[in-house]
Amino acid sequence: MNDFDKVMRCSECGSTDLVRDYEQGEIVCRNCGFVVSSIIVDRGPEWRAFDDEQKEKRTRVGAPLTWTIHDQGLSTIIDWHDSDAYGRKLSPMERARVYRLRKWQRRSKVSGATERNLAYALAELTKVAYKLSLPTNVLETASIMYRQIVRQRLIRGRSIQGVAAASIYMACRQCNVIRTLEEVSKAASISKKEGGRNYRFLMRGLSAKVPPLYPHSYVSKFVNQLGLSGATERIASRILDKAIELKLTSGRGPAGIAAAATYIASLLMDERRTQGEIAKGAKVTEVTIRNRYKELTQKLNFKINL
DNA sequence: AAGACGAAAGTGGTTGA
DNA sequence: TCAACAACTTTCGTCTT
Repeated sequence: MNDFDKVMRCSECGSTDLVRDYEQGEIVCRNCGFVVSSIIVDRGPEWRAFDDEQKEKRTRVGAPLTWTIHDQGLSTIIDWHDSDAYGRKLSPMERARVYRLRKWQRRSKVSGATERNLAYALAELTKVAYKLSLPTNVLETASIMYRQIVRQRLIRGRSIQGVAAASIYMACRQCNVIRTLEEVSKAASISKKEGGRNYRFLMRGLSAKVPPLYPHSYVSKFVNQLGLSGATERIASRILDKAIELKLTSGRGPAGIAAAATYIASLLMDERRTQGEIAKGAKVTEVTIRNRYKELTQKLNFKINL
């Protein structure tokens, strides 16, 4: 427990019983299911201390290290005020000196095409991640990937936006955060087609192993979107387990199956949502949900008593 | 009147020759 | 490179609540 946890309160019901859903990057009220905040900021240090001695050693001044800034956030920035730390005006000689320092800082920080490119690209990544309300671990992953891509000279000719979008999408999949290629592409203001092209290219180039998406992550996303209870989520998850067991998932879009499982769970738990509502959030059509729903109820011989 | 259901035709992406 | 193919969408009419 740190200060951050203590201060947070559900803006809907006032409860302090909040739970962090790191996977979706949201803070959710356990009492009423309201999504209090969709962006989790980790204010803690990146290290852990197990006793006082270690703490003494590891404590230092400065922000935690991050891969999302081109020099990993290590730099001290000389600001543009011509005054000292007490707000006093600088003498002309000092001003000239500070001016020179600033100039050299600018030059040393972002020097050369690759560095400048990297700085720009990482800013782009941050922007896209922010638009999609992604948790920081995804952004970090994407940043590391982007560095790899640069190192292996895979960008040549490709737009920064395109590569940035592809990195974000790959990072999402590795961290099991559900964002469609379309969503990511839109946030990076490129077409879905270009996003896909870049993604496929980078997959080959990095020979990256991206695990197939498990439908379970979709379920938690839908449950949050629709304000369903945790019990419903568990039921939907169980349905999915069965479906996977019976090989009903192969070849089908995971979103459709997850949506159908969510739909069934909502019926079973008396938290009925219309097919349309779920379809909208899942970005599939009602027809697809109906087809999956039919398969699932048949093969699992569910008895839905209403 | 809204939601659920299903048939039929159309679309974009993958696969295999 | 092209055609076949499965999954999914769109559209629309009908049934149910």
